[in-house]
Amino acid sequence: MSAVRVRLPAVRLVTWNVNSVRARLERVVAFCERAAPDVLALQETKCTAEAFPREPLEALGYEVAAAGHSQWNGVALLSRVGLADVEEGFPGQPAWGDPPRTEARALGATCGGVRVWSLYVPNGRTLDDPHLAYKLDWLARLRDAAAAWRTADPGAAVALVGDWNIAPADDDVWDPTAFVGSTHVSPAERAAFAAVGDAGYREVTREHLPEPHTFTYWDYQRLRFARREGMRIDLAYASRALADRVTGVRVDRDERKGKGASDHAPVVLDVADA
DNA sequence: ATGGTGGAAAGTCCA
Repeated sequence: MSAVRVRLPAVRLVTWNVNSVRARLERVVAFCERAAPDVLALQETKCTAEAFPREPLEALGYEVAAAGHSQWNGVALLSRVGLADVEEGFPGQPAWGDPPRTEARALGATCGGVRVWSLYVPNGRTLDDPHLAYKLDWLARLRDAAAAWRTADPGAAVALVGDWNIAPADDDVWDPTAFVGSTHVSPAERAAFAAVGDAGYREVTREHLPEPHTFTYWDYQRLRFARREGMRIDLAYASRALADRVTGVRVDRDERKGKGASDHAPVVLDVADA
């Protein structure tokens, strides 16, 4: 007699700021065929849930959950290992705008035993813009929610993936002197990012890709990609139980090449079964 | 050179 034990499947989890899923649909389909993600967390889909192009992705075997507005933001989760308990927004997520509303920047679902959150952290714009205060508050509230998830189930596999709009270290930008006085690198933003880790998560892209100048984003302007002038801002926090199962991470730089690319590359995480 | 590119209620805003 052996005890019944539920095995968790291996999962290939990808996060990608796609910068409009409709403008990029052919690339998304091709990427899914090429990279074979089990779970694909998208950010900046730039469309409503109704306008989200479900059919071509469902035809590839994915279940689809999407949240969005007509024009900006927007997050989605595609999964072929189950998509349960979909949650729009995290508990305590701050609102923005006039009138204030909770933006489509966070979408959670349980996929293959992993609680996955597709996150699009507010940009911040400039250091003196109210949007930066919103960004810091958003991250502080996310930290609180993430801490509560760990407390509720310390052994849970939780992934907080997406576009964090923060370069945590100076080596995460091509030239720190070019960013003096800018957002994405300020001590306040970096502290807010680190605080999420302190709530019980490990940033697994850096664990597996420690090389300086491992970038995930390159501005469209000024030939930034060709000049290899990018930023590492697409990151993945994993709870300990999940982080211990990550066997590899890669940035799909090829996806940034050619006509019609997003300005972000997909980040691919391989998670072993358990 | 205050430029450049790209995507979205179509006129600007956002990144």
